[in-house]
Amino acid sequence: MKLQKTTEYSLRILIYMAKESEKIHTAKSILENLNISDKYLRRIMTQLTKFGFITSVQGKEGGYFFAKKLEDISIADVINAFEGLEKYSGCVLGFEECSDENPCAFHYKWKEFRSNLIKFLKTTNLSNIEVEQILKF
Amino acid sequence: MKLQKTTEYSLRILIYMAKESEKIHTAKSILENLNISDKYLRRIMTQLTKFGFITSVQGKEGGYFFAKKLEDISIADVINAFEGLEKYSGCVLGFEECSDENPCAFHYKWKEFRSNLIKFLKTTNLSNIEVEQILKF
DNA sequence: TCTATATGCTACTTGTTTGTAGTATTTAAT
DNA sequence: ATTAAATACTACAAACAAGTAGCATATAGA
Repeated sequence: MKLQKTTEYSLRILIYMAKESEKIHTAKSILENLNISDKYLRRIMTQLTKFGFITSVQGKEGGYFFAKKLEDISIADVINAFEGLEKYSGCVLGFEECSDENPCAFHYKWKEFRSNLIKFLKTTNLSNIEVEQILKF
Repeated sequence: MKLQKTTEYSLRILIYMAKESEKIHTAKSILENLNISDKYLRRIMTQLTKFGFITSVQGKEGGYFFAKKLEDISIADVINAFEGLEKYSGCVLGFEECSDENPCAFHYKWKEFRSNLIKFLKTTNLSNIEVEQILKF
């Protein structure tokens, strides 16, 4: 499992926001806590808005707040929006077409493991993280 | 799980060679079966040689043959040589330091899952693939 | 209406991975 | 020795991800 930096940052941002999920968060307050550069963070925020995870409010007193319930934002949802989940659930050897009918050498072993991976990504969401574990950003 | 193309190709090449593991394989014969360009394939072959998976024989009648027993070449070994296994066994959120003492929000959930991932990668090797499953390259 | 404080958009730069091209080296066989 | 058939090396090009810079837009409040 190795996500793109942008996806990693997106998850960190959402987790940070989830700590005070009712509050409106500004880009400024987020980048002071997470170590992400101003412009890079802003681009990610805009993408998170377009993907429907958060809502943005422009102008003074503006910022971002959740557009969905925390339990409706899983790791899989975020990965899927930024990279596409298929990227991680596809064939280990990278074959376009790899199925029971036309398997690669690792297909059957991987298939079994993969269902656990997908389950992990889909069931781990912003609501079932332990608050006391949210220590670092 | 999403490996780099070079790692995917390396695994495909090794699996292809493992079909006739005693034979000496030329780059030419490999690229005729796998869809990899001549120069790219040759670079990968040289790397596989340097990493000690195969031995190269230069000159006429030359080629490549296994330098190790098939059971001693696991997916994890190949990933580790080309990309470093830590890349995939590290923190999901990409934190440098992430441990029981200093966990990220997903640490405990991921930790449990990760041990299965590592086990899968370490136990799946070139000897325990079913020959009849080697259909595609 | 003006200003301060927010987010949004477009273009550029840098770094890494992927893929290509050309040339050099090695060696069995004649 | 020469040739043919193989691998090795170095440099470059293209594609993509990561990161930066500057200007545009929106809006609450004085």
